[in-house]
Amino acid sequence: MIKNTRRVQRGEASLSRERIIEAAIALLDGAGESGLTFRALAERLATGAGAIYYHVDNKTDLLNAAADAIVAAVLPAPAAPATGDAPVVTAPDASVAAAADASPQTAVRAIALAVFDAIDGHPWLGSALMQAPSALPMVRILESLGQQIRALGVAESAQWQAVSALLHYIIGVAGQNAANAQTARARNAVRDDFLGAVADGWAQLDAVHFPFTRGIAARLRVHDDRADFLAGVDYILTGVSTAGL
Amino acid sequence: MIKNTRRVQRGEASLSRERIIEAAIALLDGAGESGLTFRALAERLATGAGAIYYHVDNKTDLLNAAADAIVAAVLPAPAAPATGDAPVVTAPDASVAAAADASPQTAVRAIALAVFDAIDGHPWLGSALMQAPSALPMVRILESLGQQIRALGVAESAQWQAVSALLHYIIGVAGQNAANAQTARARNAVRDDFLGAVADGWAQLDAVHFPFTRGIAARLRVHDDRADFLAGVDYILTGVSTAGL
DNA sequence: ACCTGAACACCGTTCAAGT
DNA sequence: ACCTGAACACCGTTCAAGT
Repeated sequence: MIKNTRRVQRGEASLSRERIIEAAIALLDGAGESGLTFRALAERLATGAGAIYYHVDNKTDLLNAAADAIVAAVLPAPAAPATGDAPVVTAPDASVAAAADASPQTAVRAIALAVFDAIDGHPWLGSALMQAPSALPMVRILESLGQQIRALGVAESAQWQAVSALLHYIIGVAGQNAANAQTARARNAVRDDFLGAVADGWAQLDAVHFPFTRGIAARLRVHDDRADFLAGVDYILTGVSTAGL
Repeated sequence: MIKNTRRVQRGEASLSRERIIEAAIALLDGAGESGLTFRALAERLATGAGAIYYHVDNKTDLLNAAADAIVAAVLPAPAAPATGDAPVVTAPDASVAAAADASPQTAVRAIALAVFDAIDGHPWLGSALMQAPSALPMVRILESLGQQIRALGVAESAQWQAVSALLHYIIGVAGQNAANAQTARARNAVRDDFLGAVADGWAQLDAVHFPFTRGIAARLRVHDDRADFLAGVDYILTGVSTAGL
């Protein structure tokens, strides 16, 4: 009687950090932030919960690794992969890399949009980046932006503030869009319907205390997240150029 | 034999939404985001966990109410308190209200700093605002900023994008500083020591792939969060003025 | 109407025991 | 070296039962 040891089967590799990260991303994409559980992960990987800890420090480590896999795939690698567990996800398209010979402003916009779109596709990434402002994925974005800010000719003494403002803005928008997506998901609503409901709430606010919010409610209903996001990037780029060169 | 019913004692009012929010803030300030627990809350209020649910929908509701109490106290009320549960916290100082007769730019900076300082004092507020981008506390900030953007003379068609960029930036920085504070707390380190460790890590990065980040590490060690934050606000204000008037 | 507190259905993490 | 899976110490939330 032939007994297959479970671990070595056709194609299915044994448990590894890489396979765990892959499964974590699948869980996060499929069921949102709350879908990532060591028990769900163990079931999907056909192993015990404890085994995962042999390859991963803890949940924070796992979430950071998942985030880094996405960010590394989406940003132009500075030259070559910097860490061992980078290419779990295949790069969707090389649009950012293609912008290498464009103006620094164009390149900054491309980086910003790459991050924005990545989070649009993986809302959990927004909270992950927000929670770990110093981890490797953030450093990747910082580095990409920084190289362009240098190319822009910003004085060295102003580079930190310029990059810092861009980075905080990009991650800030990302985090809030992620939160919106998460809230919409929790209510089993589509994002647009959810924002429509928010707009309804704003329109009904007290006219004496909230005149501006009431007036702007209609715009919330028809706004374009991506365009608004880019407008903010351009505000900052304009401000940086005016102040810093 | 005299038996005191526990509920009505000298000064100690019976359980109410207001007392619950007050206790929640104390817990959050004292022990961070993870310190807010229905069991800890019940103990502090000398009641059962279930009783709290009689006055509060769930944990999200409670967190939003706590956040709103702080934000409402810190921002200039548009005219008069808009909700019932506003003044749980007494306003620390009326610096923002005093800026009413200054220029719109100055007023925007004052609002931004008020939010920044509130989150500096209550790091959990950053994540709370980030998690609930449509709740009342955010609307308060939106309204305050919006009124100043109007006063600035921004064309109506551009007002949404201008306010949206400012709001996202302010809350984004807030959220990330909150995350830094939380991480530092989790490691039992002071914020500055934590950032110092991050800077050390940056300085040791691979020079080929991370030239910018390596170069900027020294600045991270000596930077001033508040000044950097304000620089970002000014970038956006400059951009808005250049593009929108 | 308001409160009690046990119970339910989960978590992340650890660890003795196996192979 | 790597994996198992029960156990531990928690969570938020519910709900029958009390006053």
